[in-house]
Amino acid sequence: MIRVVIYEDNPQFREGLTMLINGSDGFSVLASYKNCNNVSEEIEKWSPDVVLMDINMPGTDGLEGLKSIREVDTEVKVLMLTVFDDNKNVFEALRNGANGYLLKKTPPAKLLEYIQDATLGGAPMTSSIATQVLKMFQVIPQTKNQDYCLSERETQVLQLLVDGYSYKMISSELFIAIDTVRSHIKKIYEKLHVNSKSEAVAKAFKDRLL
Amino acid sequence: MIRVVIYEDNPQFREGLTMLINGSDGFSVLASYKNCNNVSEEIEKWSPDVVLMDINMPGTDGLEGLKSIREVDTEVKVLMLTVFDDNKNVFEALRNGANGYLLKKTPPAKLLEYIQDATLGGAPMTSSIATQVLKMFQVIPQTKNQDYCLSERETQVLQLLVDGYSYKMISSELFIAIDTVRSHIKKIYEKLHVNSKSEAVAKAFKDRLL
DNA sequence: GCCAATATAACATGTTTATGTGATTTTATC
DNA sequence: GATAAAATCACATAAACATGTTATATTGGC
Repeated sequence: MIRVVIYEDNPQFREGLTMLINGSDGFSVLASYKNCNNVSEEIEKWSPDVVLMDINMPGTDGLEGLKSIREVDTEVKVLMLTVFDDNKNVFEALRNGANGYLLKKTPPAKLLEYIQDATLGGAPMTSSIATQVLKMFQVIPQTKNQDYCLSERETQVLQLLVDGYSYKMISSELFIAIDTVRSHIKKIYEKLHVNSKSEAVAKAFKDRLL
Repeated sequence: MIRVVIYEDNPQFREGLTMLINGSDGFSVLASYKNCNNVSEEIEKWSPDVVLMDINMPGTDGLEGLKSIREVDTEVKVLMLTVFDDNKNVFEALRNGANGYLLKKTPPAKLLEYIQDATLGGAPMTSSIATQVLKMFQVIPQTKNQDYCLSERETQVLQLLVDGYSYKMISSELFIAIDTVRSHIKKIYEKLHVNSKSEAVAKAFKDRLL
């Protein structure tokens, strides 16, 4: 028996969900609430297998609710429900440990399938959400391996610069003269096309050189 | 009619896929190859709707193949096939514009459904893959909004430091005296607990202050 | 053996930064 | 209307940095 708790402010939709789930073999609704104001206590009280969580609710919204749940229970599967796939919310929800993300227009049969999927360790999401998620990945770090051909020693020195070392500190760290440090750094600047320590540091971060 | 090209080194599996797809209404296999060595030309020749791409292949592997495809065709839907869900490969594939990621053990009926889903703009992935993807999100940037309470002006100055401006350049950029720039920067250092320009820049990147 | 790249080092000079101390004006808050 | 925080500016000094030039030893590749 999969035990479900529902958070949804719209009474019609809440009732509809409850009837659907209670009317299906192997599913049961423990409780349903119209907001997340006391979500922590409620989750601890019921210990459900799955939570259906609407994103847009008055008072404490679904995202806040999710965070509160994760503070008291990292095991319960939380499926976010939303009317449309708002990029920002999707990202925030997934980052905060949502187990799935569904559009409200998901057909009843699919919804039950998704709930079951979640209890089995899956990450159900409607196809439009999955597409969003993929797009986020493509924006992420382009590993632009612009190779500036830094030598091993130069990379080492740059690393120390990034870590906030002064020339003097680098020289004693690497057991070389401070003038040698200068030489290396001059070369590094040439290769990176910069002419100050902080620019080099910035470039190291931007281009993920280390 | 959904037109498919297959890349798969195992002859049995390749034949099996071909027969499955050709034997289904609305699907047809244009060609199948055992490696990605000439993937660019082949994709340009056939212009398929969907590519099924095995990850592990001798010679040019599926990830390289994917990259090559994306250089000549950004529209074709590419579904990656793999025996098991290797975290690193999943990430790399999605980052390089894969449209979905399926385990080879996906049942035939599901596979056809997924192919169709891809052509409709969906991002089909088996549930175990989706779980992986979600886990990646949870590792990502904790938006650790460690608030150092920088004032508006201080943030502005820090931004310019990060952009490689010298004190002199900042003063003329903001129409203030260089001594004022000093004052701001001194305050910034106090708030960030650093005592050099490059440390401030590094911290700005690390803590995503800008 | 020669060449190019790298790692090492010294010396000189001017610029930029870091730090301290102090002061005035504006703005927001109680 | 007192208070606190922020923004502005000045002067001074020492430390750190940027740049140029030059030189030697080592290493790997042709």
